[in-house]
Amino acid sequence: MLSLKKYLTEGLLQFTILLSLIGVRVDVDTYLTSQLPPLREIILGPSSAYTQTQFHNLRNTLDGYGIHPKSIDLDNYFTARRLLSQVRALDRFQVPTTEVNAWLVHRDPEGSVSGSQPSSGLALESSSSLQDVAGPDSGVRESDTEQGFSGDLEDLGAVAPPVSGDLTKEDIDLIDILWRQDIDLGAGREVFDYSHRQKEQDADKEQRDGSGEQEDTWADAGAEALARDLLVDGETGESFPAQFSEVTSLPEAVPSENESPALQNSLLSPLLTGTESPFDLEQQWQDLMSIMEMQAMEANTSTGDVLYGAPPGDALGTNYSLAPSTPINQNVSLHQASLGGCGQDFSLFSPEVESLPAPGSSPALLPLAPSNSSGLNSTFGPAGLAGLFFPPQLNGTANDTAGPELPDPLGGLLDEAMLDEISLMDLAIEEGFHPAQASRLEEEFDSDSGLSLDSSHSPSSLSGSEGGASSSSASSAASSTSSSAAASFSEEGAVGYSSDSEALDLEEAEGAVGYQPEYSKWCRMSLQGAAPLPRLPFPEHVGHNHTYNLAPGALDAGDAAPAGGPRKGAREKPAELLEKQPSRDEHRARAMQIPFTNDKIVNLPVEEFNELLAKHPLSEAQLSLVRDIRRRGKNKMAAQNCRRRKLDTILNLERDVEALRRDKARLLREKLEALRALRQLRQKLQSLYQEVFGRLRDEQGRPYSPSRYALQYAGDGSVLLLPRALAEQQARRQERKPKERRK
DNA sequence: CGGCACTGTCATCCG
DNA sequence: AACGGATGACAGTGC
Repeated sequence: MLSLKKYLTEGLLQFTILLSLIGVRVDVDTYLTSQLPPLREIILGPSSAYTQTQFHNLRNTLDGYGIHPKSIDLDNYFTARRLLSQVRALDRFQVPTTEVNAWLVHRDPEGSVSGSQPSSGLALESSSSLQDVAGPDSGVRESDTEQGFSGDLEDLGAVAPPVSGDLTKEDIDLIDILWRQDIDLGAGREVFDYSHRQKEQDADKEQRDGSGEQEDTWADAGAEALARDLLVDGETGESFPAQFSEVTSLPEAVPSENESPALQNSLLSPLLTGTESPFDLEQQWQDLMSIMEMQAMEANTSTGDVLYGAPPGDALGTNYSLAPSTPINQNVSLHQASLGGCGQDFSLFSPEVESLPAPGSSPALLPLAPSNSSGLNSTFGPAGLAGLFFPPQLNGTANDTAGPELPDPLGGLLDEAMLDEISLMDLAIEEGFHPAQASRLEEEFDSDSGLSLDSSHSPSSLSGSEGGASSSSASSAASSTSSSAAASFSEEGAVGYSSDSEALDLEEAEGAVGYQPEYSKWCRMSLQGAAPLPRLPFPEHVGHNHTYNLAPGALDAGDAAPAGGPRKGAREKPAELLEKQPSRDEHRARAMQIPFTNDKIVNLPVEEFNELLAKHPLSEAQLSLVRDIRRRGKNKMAAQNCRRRKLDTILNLERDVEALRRDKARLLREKLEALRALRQLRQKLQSLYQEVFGRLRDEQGRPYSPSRYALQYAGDGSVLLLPRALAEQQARRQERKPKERRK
C-alpha cells in the first residue's frame, strides 16, 4: 500500500507536470469538454473528489501552481527539488541534442537570437546571455519569443524553480558532452555556464550601458567572422558562409550586397519565397517537444526499447534512439543540421542522398551556397535546395540569367516554411517515430484508447452497489467496464487497481445489498493478494492494526452476506486479528450490554434496524450508543468509500493523461506522416516542373530561361508559361488572400 | 522522536 | 425531519 501511494503521488507529479506541459502545447479544452471531466475539474475547479487525504499537511509552498488550493498537496510528497529534477529529466529526454538546434534556428524568423533551448530552465537563462549577442534591442523580441514557451511553463508552475536554480551536475555534464561532441545547440557554451552567465548578468545590471567586457566570445567571434563573410559557430568554432548566419539568427550582420543573384535566380526559388509560415513555429516546437516527451516517457518504461528501438539496419534510427544509458548520440547528420537546414534535410531525409556519406555532403553543399539570400528572407539556403532538387546544369542556367528576386512559379505550393517544418518533422520522425515503431505505438494506443477512463464509472459503480438488486444491471455494466479497464491497465504495467470491479462482481454474486462492512477491507485484501505489478510492487501486508473494522466472524449469519470463497480466504487472517481486538464501539456495546452485534447495528436497513430496536427494550443510553455506533459505522464505510474513490479518481486521471499523451503522439505522428507525404509530392511536383520546363522551347527552338519565365498553375488545372514578373505578381496576390483570411 | 501512511471519527453539507 | 452518503478536517496508531 505504501508503494501504491508512492506510485500514485509519482503519478500525480507526472500529471501535474503533464498538465503544465500539455496545457502549454495542447488544446486540452477539447479533451476536457468532451472526454475528461476529471481533467476539466482539476483545471477549471476541482471537486473534492480529487483532493488528497493529507489535508492537515502544509499547504503548497511552491508558488505558481495552477491548481486549486484545495487540490493535491504536491509538496507534501515532493519537494521542489524533486519536482525540478523531474522536469529536468523530462527535458533531457525530450530533447536529445540537435533537433533543438534546428528549432532554435527557425523559431524566430526575424532573426533575433531567441536562444531557445530544450530545457526550459536553460532557455530562460540562455536567453539572457544571448541577449548581448543580438544587440540591446533584442530584449523585447527575446522575451516575446521565450515566454511563449518557457514562460507558460513557468506560469503553470512546472518549472519555476529551475530558472534561478543552479544547474545540476547532470546539466553541466550534459552541456559538456554536447559541447565536446560538437553538437550545435544554437548557442555558445558560455550560455550554459551558469557562473559565466551569472557574471554576465551581474555585470549587465551594473553596467547596462554595455561595455566591451560583456560581449561574450561568441559575439566576438561572430563579429570577426562577419568581416570576412564568415560566421563562426560559437560552440564549435567552425566558420561557415554568411548565408548560414541567418540560420544562426544574426541577419542584420549579414551584408546584403553579398547576395548572389545567380543563386537567387535558381529555379528553386519558388520553394523559398514563402516568408510566412503556414504553421505556427511555436506550435511546431511544442509538437516536437511533445514527441520527445513521449520518447522520454516510453524510454523510461520497459516497452520503450521495443517501441523506439531502431529496427536493424536503420542507421538513423539507431543513432537517434534514446536509450537512457546513452542519452546523447553523436551523429554527423545532426551536426549538419546545425549548419544548415537544407543540409540537414538533405542528409537526413532525401532518399537519394541518404545513401551519401554524411560528412562529405556538407562541404559539397557549401560552395553551392556562398552567400546569403536575404531578399528571400529564407532560412534555407536556396542553393542547398537547388542542389537537392535540380541537376547541376539547371543550376548553371539559372545562375546565369536570373534576377535578384524570383516569383513563385509553383504558386506558393512549395512553401519554404513548409519544407522547414517537414524537415524538422522528419527529424522528429526519425527520432522517435519510425513507421514500424509508429504503427506499434499506434496499436498500443488504439488498444489503450478503448479504456474509457471516464471517472464517472467509479461513482456509478459505487451507486450500483448501494442500489442492490434493482441496479444490478447498471452495476454489472459498471463492473465490466471497470474490470476491463483495470485489467488492461494492469497489462500496461501501471497501477492495477482492480478492487472496484472485483468487489462489485463479488457483490453481485452474493446478491449483497449495500456496501458491505468488509468491503473496503476486502478490497485491500484483494489488492494485497493481487500479483505485484512490474512497476508497483505491493507490500506484503499492511502493517497497520486498526481495530475499527469489525470482525467478520462477529456477523450474524442471517444479516451478513454469505461469504464467498475468495472473500473468505482473503479475510481469514485479518479476521483473526480483528477478533482479538474489538473496536472501541464494540467495547462500548459490550459495556452497555447491547443485545446485538455492531454489524447488525450498522448494516441493517433502517426498517429492520428499527424493528430490532423495538424488539429489545433499551435504555436511553443504550439507544444513544446504538445510534452512535450505527452512525459511526456508516460514516466509516463512507470514509473508506470516499478514499477509495479518490484513489480511483487519481488513477483514472493518470490513465487519462497517459491516453492523452498517446493520443497526442498519435496525432502528431499522423501529422508528420502527412507532411512527409506532402514533401514527397512536392519533390515530385518539382521534378515534373523541371521536366516540363526543360522541354519547353520558344519559336526559335531555344529553351526558356528559368530566370525569365515560370510555369504558372491555373485554377482549372492548366499550366501556363508566364514571364517571371507576371507570375510573381500573381503569386503575391495569392499570398495576400490567405493572410487576410488568417487575420 | 518526527514523519508518514492509514484509519476512524466528527462536523457539515446535501439529496 | 430523519436518514444516510460524501467529504474536509482532525486525531490516533503503527511503522
